Amino acid sequence: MTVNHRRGPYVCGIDAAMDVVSGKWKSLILWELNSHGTRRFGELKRGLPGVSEKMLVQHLREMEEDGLIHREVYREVPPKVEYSLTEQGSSLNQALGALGEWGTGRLARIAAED
Amino acid sequence: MTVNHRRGPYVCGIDAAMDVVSGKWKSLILWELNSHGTRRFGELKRGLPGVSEKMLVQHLREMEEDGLIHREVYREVPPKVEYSLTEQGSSLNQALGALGEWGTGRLARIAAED
DNA sequence: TTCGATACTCACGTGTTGGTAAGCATCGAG
DNA sequence: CTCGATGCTTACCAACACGTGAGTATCGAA
Repeated sequence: MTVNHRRGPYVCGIDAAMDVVSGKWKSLILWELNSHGTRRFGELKRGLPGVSEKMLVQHLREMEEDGLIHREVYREVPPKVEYSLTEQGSSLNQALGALGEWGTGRLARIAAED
Repeated sequence: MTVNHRRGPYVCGIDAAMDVVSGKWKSLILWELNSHGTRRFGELKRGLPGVSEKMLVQHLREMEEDGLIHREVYREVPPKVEYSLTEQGSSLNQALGALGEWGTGRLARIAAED
C-alpha cells in the first residue's frame, strides 16, 4: 500500500500521461530540464520560484521512478546532484508541445477579453 | 471569491492548459463528446463508468465556463440537456492527441515489462 | 395516487496535495 | 569551534478533490 500510489488502471493513453504529469510543478520541471539539459537541485529550486523543497524532492523522485528523469549523485562535500531528462522525459516534453501552444492561445484570448 | 477559483497567474501555456484539463474526468468528457458529437447528461454518465453525478455536473459546469463545451437545455418534461464541444474544446482535444499517443506508448512499455 | 424518468442540488466525510518550519550530515573557511 | 553551503527528511496542518447518499421538480403512464 505504500507503493502503487500510481499505475491505476488507465482508461486510455491520456489517462496514463496525465497521471505522470499531474503535480503542481512537474511540467515546469520538465521544461526547465529541457531548456538547460542538466540542472542541480538548487538550480531547479531557484528556477521554480515558489516551489517548496519538499515538493521538489517528491516530484523529482516520482519522475525518476516513472523513468522521465535521470538522477546523478556526485559523492562530494558539499553534496552535488544533477538531474536530466531521459529519452522518455524528452519525448513527453515534445508531446506537451501542442498542449502548450493551445494554452498560450488561451492566455492570449483571456488577455484580449479585458 | 466565489469565482476566480481558476485563472491563477500562469507561468506558461502548459500551466493554462493543465488548469483547464485537470480533473479526474475532464479529458474523458472531452473524448466522449469528440467521439459522439453531442451527448445528453445521462449518456455521458453511462459513458464514463464510475463517475459520480456530482463530479460530472461540476466538471461540465467548469468546462462550460472555460468555453470548452456548449450546454443546450430543452425545456421539456422530463428534462433534456445536450452537451457538445465548442471550437476551443475541439482544438484542445486535438492538442491532447500527442499526449495521448505518448501515454499509449507508455502503457505498451509498462505492459511489456511484465 | 403512486411511480419512473431526467437532470440536477446539497450535506457530509475521507483521502490526497501541497505548504511551513525545523532538523540532519559533511566538509572547508574563518 | 562555529558557520555556511548543499541536498535532503520529517512532522504537522490547511485546503481541496472526490465519492456517497439523500432530496428536488415536473409530467405522463399505470
